[in-house]
Amino acid sequence: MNDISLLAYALLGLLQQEPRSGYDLRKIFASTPMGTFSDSPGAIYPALERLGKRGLVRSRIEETSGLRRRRLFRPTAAGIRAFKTWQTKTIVREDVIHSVDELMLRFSFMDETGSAAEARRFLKGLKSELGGYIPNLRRYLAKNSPDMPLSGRLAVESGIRGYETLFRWAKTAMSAYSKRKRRGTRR
Amino acid sequence: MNDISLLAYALLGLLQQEPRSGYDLRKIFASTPMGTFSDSPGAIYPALERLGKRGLVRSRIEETSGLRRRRLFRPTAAGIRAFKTWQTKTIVREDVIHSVDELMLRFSFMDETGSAAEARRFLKGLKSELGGYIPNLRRYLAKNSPDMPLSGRLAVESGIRGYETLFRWAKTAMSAYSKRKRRGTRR
DNA sequence: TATTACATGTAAGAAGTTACATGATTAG
DNA sequence: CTAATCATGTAACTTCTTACATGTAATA
Repeated sequence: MNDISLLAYALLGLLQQEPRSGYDLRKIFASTPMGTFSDSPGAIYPALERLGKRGLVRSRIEETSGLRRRRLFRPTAAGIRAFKTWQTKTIVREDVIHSVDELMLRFSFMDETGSAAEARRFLKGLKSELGGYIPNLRRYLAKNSPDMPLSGRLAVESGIRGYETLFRWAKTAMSAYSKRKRRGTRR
Repeated sequence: MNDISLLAYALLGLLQQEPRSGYDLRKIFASTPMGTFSDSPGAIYPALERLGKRGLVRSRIEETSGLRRRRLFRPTAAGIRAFKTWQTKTIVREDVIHSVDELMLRFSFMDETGSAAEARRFLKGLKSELGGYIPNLRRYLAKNSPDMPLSGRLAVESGIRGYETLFRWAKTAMSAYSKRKRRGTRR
């Protein structure tokens, strides 16, 4: 009942940056690294409609333009709350196994909708879960290697290396936040 | 009409290793790194049913067991053909942007259902597409960095590092196949 | 005797895909 | 005049999720 799709959270995050139309959002998905999301109108317009029905966004028709009417969306207070709740959830093992994309989406909006302390808490949690999970994968591979074909072993190795890279990234990200804190700068 | 879901391809690949029941397949998804797929009965049994209707797998009831009856599935000739066609498709830019998981699934069965030459061809294609795409991402980040918040920059950086890791993996995988070729060994 | 593991399935609903439909304005 | 870009939407279909339903055998 109260579950919101990943796409819907992405929309909610982007709308917190500035009010945008469905078309604006489609363009972002079509032309930036956020392009992991679908830019199809059949995904975006119904998703905005649903967010509206749940009271998480509201919209008004922009009238100034000479082109066809644009409908500009912005999050409501409830929408901002829902986003924040999602963004600051505790990271669990399940997240690193099945939802790394979701974790990165949460993090990518951290500066705009959260505090530096929340970013650091997020990175700490991520490091902790990865630190617990990676050895499991290594153990699995060591144990089952003899029975696996080369391609299977390599595929698992690829997954592990991806997690290791993420772990190292979390460390550098953490130190970037520490540096910023010491210098007291923004951006 | 003739599109087959990723889950269905995973099932088809596993059934080529040996005949298995729906429950066997669920256990694999529940307890191995293939666990990125859902182990829910509501996903697997209907998927097997669909594969059956399309003539890609056939099943028979195993009678020897004392437990509740098991239905064992195995791919048909058409199923093996469909899998192979999918597995050896040319890798395009779109694949590295939206379907890295699918690429790894294709590769993971390469030794069992394809030849070493196909594995090498796959890795060559992957390297080539990544080699073309990664600089795009780097350029995007360099250009847009000034306007992005720290968390946004770091999120993009994480994605790039993931692709770079995959690129390095493809090189080591390639050399693993070269080594095996020289030695003439298997496994 | 109660729980766990084995084992297969269905039903309702959510959300995405592809394809289609519509319409205005500007650039060539 | 034609194509491209801006802009919003709908409909049919597919597939997955969650939850329920059923039943057997072994184990604690």
